[in-house]
Amino acid sequence: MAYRNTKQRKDVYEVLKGLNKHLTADQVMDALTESNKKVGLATVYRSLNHLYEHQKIGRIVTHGVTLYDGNPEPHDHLHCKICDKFFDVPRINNKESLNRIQEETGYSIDEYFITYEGICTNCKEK
Amino acid sequence: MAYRNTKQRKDVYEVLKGLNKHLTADQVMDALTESNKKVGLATVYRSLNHLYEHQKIGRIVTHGVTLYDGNPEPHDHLHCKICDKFFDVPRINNKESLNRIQEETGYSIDEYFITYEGICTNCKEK
DNA sequence: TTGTTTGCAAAGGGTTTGCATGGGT
DNA sequence: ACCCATGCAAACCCTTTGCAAACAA
Repeated sequence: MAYRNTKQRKDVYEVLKGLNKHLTADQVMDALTESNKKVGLATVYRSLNHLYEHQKIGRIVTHGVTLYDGNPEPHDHLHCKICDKFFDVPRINNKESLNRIQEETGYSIDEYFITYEGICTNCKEK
Repeated sequence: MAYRNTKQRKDVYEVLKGLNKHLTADQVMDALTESNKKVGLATVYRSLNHLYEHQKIGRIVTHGVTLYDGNPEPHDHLHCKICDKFFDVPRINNKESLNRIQEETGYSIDEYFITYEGICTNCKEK
């Protein structure tokens, strides 16, 4: 089970670490290319999966797109239906609702993900 | 934008209507085949998208798969990490939070989807 | 050395699209 | 008759995989 700290894995992690954004695997790839770091796309995917499985990064799946996240703090997303981009949305804390749902349904809830559908500030201006 | 009520569209809808389950497009296809209804797979996809866009059915987009849902009423979902199935969760309306987010961020929010991660009642018993 | 990881390209799966034909209204 | 919907297959997108070479430990 021992894993190796390879240059590529570090490079992939560096892209996400401390970044307050969520990136697709493709965007991670682009960031690496721009920094003149040569990493194969398959390796980017493998590294992201590896890092996620070892809980170094977060992962969020929305609308068929997988977003990777160097910052583990919970937050939600707005999907803009005009420009098709995703934006961070602060998380509203409503423990009461969560408790109520668990009581009503009998399910155990560990976490949740919210995707808002709407229009971002930039597209609203146009 | 007038649309037509074709035999195929009706057949696809019949599969999901009143069904208390979430099906993939492929499973809908299988159900049609078993009922001796001949519909092309592309038409199944197009019908599902059409029905979803006209708010006749619901939809869950997850990692890799899209699930369709005969229940068009807004509701949320629990994804059970044990049995990997999805279950309906009643929606708790929190207009205040929604308004607050819109004010804080400047985004316009039309709707939202929540996916809870946890364990369903059935798996908890084991 | 040893077993993990890489890179490339090819395969994979789920979904969409192009185009000619069919069929509601 | 109009023109939206269908069927088929090919195209598509994102992600994973097979395999030989490279490389941490």
